[in-house]
Amino acid sequence: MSESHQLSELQLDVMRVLWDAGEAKVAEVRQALAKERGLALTTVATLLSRLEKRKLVAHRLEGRQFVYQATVSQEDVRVSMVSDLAERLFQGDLTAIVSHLLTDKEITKGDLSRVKALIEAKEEELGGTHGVE
Amino acid sequence: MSESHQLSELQLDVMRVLWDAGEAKVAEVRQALAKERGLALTTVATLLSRLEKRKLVAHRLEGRQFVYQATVSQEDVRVSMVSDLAERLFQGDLTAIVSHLLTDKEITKGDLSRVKALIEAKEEELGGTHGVE
DNA sequence: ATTGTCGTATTACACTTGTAGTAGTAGAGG
DNA sequence: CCTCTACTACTACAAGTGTAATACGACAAT
Repeated sequence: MSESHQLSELQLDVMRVLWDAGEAKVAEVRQALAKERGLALTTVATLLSRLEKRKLVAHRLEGRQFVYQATVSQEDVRVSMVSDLAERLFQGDLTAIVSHLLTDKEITKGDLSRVKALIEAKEEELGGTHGVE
Repeated sequence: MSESHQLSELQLDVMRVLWDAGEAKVAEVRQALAKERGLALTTVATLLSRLEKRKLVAHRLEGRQFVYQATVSQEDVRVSMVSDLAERLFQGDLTAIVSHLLTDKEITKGDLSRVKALIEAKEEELGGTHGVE
């Protein structure tokens, strides 16, 4: 499965382009990042090949251009990184994390009720059957 | 206040020793990490001085030994790192994160109710009144 | 005073990341 | 065929990190 994917900000930005677009040529990735980062084409190419070395993306040939595609889902990466941070920072104590998220950012009541809904859903999911912990 | 402290696993381990102990000599830090990591004393010293260069710890002299102490709280670092990750990975969408935390790890009902309590507290803190909207 | 010993300071080295220049090569145009 | 052009491949380099050896200085013991 998803081992432990730790990606840097920049790497995530690149991945996000691929996740959003499905696939993209080097120039397209660069284009997509252009708003936030003015990177040279070769830089983007380097980034992509490094990601490829890590098996996070793959490419196929189209003419002489590489068309890249993510080989891990955003989900996988999120799960990896969140649980990794949780472990690192809170030794897995999820209430601590949530508590942080709640105190830290400016949250709307809407957010809160949505989160609460999530929790209640989960509670039911857990509560119904017992025996399996 | 807390700018943006991004610490690696190892760095966090070191910091944690200081947070837990209040302060500690190099050898003590090493000792504390010994269970998980067999690091050379000089390695630990290097780590600490690097952290000091980043202003995350400071030391005073006791005899000829350095007694280190964290200069940032665990709180600060947690807030920094959590919100940083939230931004990086979810563009700040906190419900997405919580949803992840909930689906990802094995959670007990106890956890859930604790989290729910947190949320309710926060709701009250925000709304004052309830409001079914 | 001389010498170990203990502890810090300095130096080192491999790897990863951010960033990009230059070299090489295959197809387009003439 | 020969030359641009458009790409990719290779090389580069500074920071930061993980890890540690070695050098150097102060103090205890003789």
